[in-house]
Amino acid sequence: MDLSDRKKKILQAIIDEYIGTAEPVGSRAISKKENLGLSSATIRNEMADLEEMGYLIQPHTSAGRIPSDEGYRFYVNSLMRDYKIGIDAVAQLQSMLESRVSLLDKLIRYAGAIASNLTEYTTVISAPKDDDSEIKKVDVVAVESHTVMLIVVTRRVRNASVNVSLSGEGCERLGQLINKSLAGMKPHEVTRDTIEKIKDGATGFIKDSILDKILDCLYDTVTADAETEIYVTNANSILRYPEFSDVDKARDMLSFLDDKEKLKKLAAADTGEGINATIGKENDFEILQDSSLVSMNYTLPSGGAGKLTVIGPKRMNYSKVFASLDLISNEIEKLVNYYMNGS
Amino acid sequence: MDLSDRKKKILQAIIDEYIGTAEPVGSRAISKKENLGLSSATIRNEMADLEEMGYLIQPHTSAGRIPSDEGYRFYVNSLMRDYKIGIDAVAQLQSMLESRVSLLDKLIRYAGAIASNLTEYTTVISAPKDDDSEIKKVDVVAVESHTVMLIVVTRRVRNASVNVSLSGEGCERLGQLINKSLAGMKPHEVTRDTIEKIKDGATGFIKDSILDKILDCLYDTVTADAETEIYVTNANSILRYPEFSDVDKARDMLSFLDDKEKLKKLAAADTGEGINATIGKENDFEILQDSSLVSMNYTLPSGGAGKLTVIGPKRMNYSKVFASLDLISNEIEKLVNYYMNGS
DNA sequence: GTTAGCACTCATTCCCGTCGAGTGCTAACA
DNA sequence: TGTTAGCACTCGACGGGAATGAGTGCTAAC
Repeated sequence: MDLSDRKKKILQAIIDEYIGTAEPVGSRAISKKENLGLSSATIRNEMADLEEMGYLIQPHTSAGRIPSDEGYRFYVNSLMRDYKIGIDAVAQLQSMLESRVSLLDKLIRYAGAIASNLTEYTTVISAPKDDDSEIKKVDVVAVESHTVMLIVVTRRVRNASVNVSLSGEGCERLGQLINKSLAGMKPHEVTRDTIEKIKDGATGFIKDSILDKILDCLYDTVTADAETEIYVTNANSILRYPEFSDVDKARDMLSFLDDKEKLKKLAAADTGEGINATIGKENDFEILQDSSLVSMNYTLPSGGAGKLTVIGPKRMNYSKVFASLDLISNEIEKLVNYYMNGS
Repeated sequence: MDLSDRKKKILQAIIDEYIGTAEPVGSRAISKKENLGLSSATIRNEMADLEEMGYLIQPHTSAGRIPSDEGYRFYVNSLMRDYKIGIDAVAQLQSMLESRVSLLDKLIRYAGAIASNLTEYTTVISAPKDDDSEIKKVDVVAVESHTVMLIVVTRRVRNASVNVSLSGEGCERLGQLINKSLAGMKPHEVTRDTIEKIKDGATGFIKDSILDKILDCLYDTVTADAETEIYVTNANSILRYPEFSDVDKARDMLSFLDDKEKLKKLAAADTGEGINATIGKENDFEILQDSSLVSMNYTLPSGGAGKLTVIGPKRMNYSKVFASLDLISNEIEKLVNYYMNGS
């Protein structure tokens, strides 16, 4: 890392330029940016050095230079300028957040949309599992004739339905029984035994066959591994970048962004504290080798944890993305504290 | 419509061929399909006639012909062969449906996915509004400290949350009051007055400011115009077709498929009874001028209505799509009847 | 250490000839 | 009268240079 100040400035200028244009950057272009009063020949020498050191790549002999993964890495670590988010955007963000007096779960989903709005890149956000939040209530409601709906309230609301007939009164009584057993438990603590006990209590006033169906469904609903939810916003934005002007590449990426399983793995990856970038080959997924991610882990006061990830081309506007995530995390933290503590 | 049998056969052969290849079809290709023992010269004469009549288009002098919108229309109305859906696909569909013992609402969403699976095109399905289904139950549950969740059960489950503190007991009592007033009403019948009456009953045991917040939220949730839900499946499939090898076109189409407002208009358009195609310029939306839709309206026994639409290139496999929708509609009708009547 | 100058490289663009698929027309045939 | 063989013609696709120009590396002079 023994880069002279001049080399740093040149590298920075090259990457800044390349982020804007996606075209290889030539020595003349840099020399004309004048702030450093050097001729193109001098810049060329420095560029040759930077290439030798691994920070730049020359696509072919007579082309300019583009940053290597290492170049971007150095840029993100040491060179990136501070990005000032417009006061308008901040105000907009705040008003968006205020208008959404809502459940944490919805807030999270919304945060992904906001991040995408601010950065103009695709975002992926994972909502925490909720098997750590206790069961507040279970409802049994007869809806259409022949259908009974089960509603399990934890931090979220899950619902399922069973196709049996049960009177309103039957629902009521069964609901009370279920609540007596389950309320206060955490979903993963519920076992077959717990359910069996409910059955014992209910046998008598509900036909066994019906009871079985309902309780089976209840068990499934409660224990269905409270999946990490994944929300993707603005996936189509990738089509704006020349990196994806090839339809096949675009399709591959969009398929990836549709694949919840892969995205869960992505969200589960360790990206350390705070806001961090993973650049090109640093990514585990083959398909992300030419892209970069900027990820931010978050934890809710209630204990859940998740991750917000911005996905873009390697030449993404890192400083803007970092600043945006920082802003969002601050604003939301304020909001969450306000809701939790009332101040 | 005074097309000779021979012209019909030729037109049919051309469209069948073009649907498979997306390349202009030449006279020789058709003549070699031998079933009609004609030379390419004769075919050429017929093709020239068909072009003059408006059923075919010649992209340029020395190219073959492609079908015009009118050509497709004639094909769909009179020429299309019956498509036999593989027995495997039928079995698969049935097992998929069986394994999803579930709420109608989910079933609808699922139907869209199945249609997309069978046809390999993008599908858009609209779920009926539910403001015609009565309120079965309203729940008031304290979840996190400082958050009260409202759950309104109609045919669907809607939920919202308010950031106030209310004891479990308070929730319970308020819930009972609300249910006494709202249960059995239809969402659109609920007025400010209805809510005011609840308030009168509850004043006393809940602080006014808290009560106001909760009831405001309740009113919003109940009357929020029970939106027509729209589900899009397999939007990325368009990227498979040469019609969308241009990234800009693909992006425009994907944006369209992301735009719920436009899709609602699409779902609201009148497409008549049963299964119908709208081809190219027959579509109202600019962006669909080079695509075709096949739409099927459905009504639920409970009264709600919606539409399942398959979107693909104009040269889509109409017969397969028609057959698929027909199959789905039959299977689901069976299923719905079974659930409603128990047989 | 910096820079001007110059030869060199190589992707891009454009031109142009060739190829071939496919047509329309005409004349001959059944 | 309908069908077909034959032929000239059209025009997009493909491929090989030539010209262009952006950008480089190297050298020599400052």
